[in-house]
Amino acid sequence: MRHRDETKKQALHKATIQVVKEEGFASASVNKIAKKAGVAPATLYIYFSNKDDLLTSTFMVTKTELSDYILSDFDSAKSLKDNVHAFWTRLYDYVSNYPDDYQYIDQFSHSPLIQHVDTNALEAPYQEFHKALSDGIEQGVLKDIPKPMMLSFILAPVVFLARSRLGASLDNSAHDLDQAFSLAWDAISD
Amino acid sequence: MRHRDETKKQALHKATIQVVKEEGFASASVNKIAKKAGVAPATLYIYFSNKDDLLTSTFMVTKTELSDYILSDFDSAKSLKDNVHAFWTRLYDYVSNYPDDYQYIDQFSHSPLIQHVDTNALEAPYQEFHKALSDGIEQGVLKDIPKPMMLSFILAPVVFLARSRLGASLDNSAHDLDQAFSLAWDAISD
Amino acid sequence: MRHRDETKKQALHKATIQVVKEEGFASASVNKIAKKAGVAPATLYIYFSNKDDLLTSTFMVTKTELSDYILSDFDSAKSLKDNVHAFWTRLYDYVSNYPDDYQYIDQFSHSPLIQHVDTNALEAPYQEFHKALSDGIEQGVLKDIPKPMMLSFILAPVVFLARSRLGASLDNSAHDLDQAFSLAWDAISD
Amino acid sequence: MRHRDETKKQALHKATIQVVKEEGFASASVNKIAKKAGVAPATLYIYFSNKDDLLTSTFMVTKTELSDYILSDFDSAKSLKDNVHAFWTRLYDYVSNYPDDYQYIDQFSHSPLIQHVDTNALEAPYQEFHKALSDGIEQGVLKDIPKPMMLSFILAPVVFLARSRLGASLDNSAHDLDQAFSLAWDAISD
DNA sequence: GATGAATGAGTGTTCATTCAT
DNA sequence: CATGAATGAACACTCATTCAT
Repeated sequence: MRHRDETKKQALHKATIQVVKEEGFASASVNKIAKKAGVAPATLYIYFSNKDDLLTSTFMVTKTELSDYILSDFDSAKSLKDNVHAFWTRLYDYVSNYPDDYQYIDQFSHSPLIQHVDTNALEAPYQEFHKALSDGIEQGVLKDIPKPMMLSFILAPVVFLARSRLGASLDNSAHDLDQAFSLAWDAISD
Repeated sequence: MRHRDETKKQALHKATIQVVKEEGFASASVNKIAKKAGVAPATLYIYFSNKDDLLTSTFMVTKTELSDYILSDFDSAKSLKDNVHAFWTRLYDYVSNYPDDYQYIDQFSHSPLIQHVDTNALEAPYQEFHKALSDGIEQGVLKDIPKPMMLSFILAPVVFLARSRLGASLDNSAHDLDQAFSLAWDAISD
Repeated sequence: MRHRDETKKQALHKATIQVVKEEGFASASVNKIAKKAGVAPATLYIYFSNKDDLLTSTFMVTKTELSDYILSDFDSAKSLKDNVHAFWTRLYDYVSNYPDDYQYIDQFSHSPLIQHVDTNALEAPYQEFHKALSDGIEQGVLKDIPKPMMLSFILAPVVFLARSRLGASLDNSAHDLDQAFSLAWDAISD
Repeated sequence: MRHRDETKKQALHKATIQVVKEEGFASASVNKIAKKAGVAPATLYIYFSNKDDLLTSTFMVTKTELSDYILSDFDSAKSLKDNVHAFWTRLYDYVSNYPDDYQYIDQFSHSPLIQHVDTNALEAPYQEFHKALSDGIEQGVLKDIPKPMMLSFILAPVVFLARSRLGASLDNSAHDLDQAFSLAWDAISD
């Protein structure tokens, strides 16, 4: 027998993201994805049980890559502000460097499929970071506001900027980014 | 194109939003939309040139309803903070009261179709509000930061909150909303 | 609009029987059926909700044609033996003259689909005939044996003969048929 | 073709019958059959040249098991009536005890594949029994009617009873069975 | 001998759109 | 103006079979 080719699974994940980028989530068909991955449509069903499984699996893998990327600079020895800054910067970098991957995560998150994934599992890697935020609140460094709201101030602006076409004009501008981070930090810090 | 029976066009717009809500953007077919609107599929093509036209038209109309709703309390005689507060509140109300309409705007905005709409035209109603912000910067009330970044701090949190399931826990909580607005205002004001 | 074409539904029924005859029940695909009926595969779904519906509907219609054909000579004024003889003869004629229709009924009856049809409804036309048999038992003309067993003696031989390739050698032989009927009648009559 | 591992071939035969029972003749795929037999789909092609070969081979083997079973009590020393009675009883037992096997024979016999099997070979085991019937005719014990017609009276009722759902009510009823045999015997005997 | 990976051809079904009325 | 019938193209998916190991 031929041995199962793990690269083929990866190729299908990448092809999925590519096709979704080019055709949109709604028009991404298994035929197009298979062709882009260089395999027969039927082969897809060896590695994934159906289209939803392919889309969901691609989401999980990509979302994990994202958290790995974002949290790689996290260091509990660093100050809270440094950690938040690193978090913020890495997120911006990811969205800038891997726009297709980020767009895929975004589109999947807004699709009905999101309701079938175990979101708790995907939140797990962020545990330490959440802990650091909680500590910050306890120590009076951060305002005592609901965590989701705090996160919305940290996350939303960078995503908004990176996503919008207007964001293009901010590319590579370290100053603007620092300014944005300052705004966010001022908003949440006491 | 002008047609006598404007009612039918509206029905199709509403049906589009309904079906997208129930089936998702990807699974919203013209047959289902027509049936939901109570007309024959062929009738749809009297009012719209094709499916894309229907979807885009629905987006434009809904987006205009949104701006009308949001800006209805704007009053150039009021203070800047009051206007921003009204803007913020009305947005939150819209997302809360018309979740289907907002979801449709959201989904359409993330689809490839968005590239074919004249975004300038949709921004027009916000002209006065933008002017007020510019004045605020000039008068030193607001920080001198790029407008999109400023808007991201105003808009993103409320959208984030309203959209996320976590947002559910904040429903009807005037205190939380005011707190969020304070955060946003603190972030952008000098 | 075009008016719904009832002949098209009939054409699909006939095409179904034809394809099942030529390719077998297992290999009868909607594509082949549609092509044989001279319509696009999609058209089939205007008249039938799915393949099972097409197959089942064809069965019901054909089975009704069969009972109409078989019972057309039934006359409650005639003697029981004459009625049974007419029943027997008509069945043999049907199987001989419409072998494809009969084969379709046969194949469908042996498929899993048969479990989803209301067999009671299909038995309704035979009510009078069953009544006559019951009367015959009461009057001592027929043996007092379970009705299904009695029917098996009436039906099975003619079906068996007509179906088997051996039956071919009996075609058109009025004498053999009469002989077979005599056997059956002797078996069930007192 | 001869192969070492006859066990595997048997397993595939049994699996074929099982899958046909569970899924129907039309939906019995080689993948399902292989899985049920506990072998890889490719292995199947070592023992059988293709799917038709597998189905046909399964038919031949099962049909031979049936004739072995039916004829096991045949004894040329016994009276004709006893032999016919044994034949009849064994058939009923087989259909009752091995409904899946019988159903498979039945379904295969009604499929187009039956046209490719050498039916003469399958009739061979019945030679002695046929001879006995012929002797019975010669000796005036049986009516002088075509053999297939005679067989139809012997076989058809038991099959009809055993197969129909009505037959269920006759289960385990020795009296009913004897009654049915008497009817058949009366029909064919002089 | 035995396997699971791989696939071209096919499955039943839905699609957006056009046509005749 | 409005319709339901009609369809070619596409859909997600399964098939029997072959291939490389």
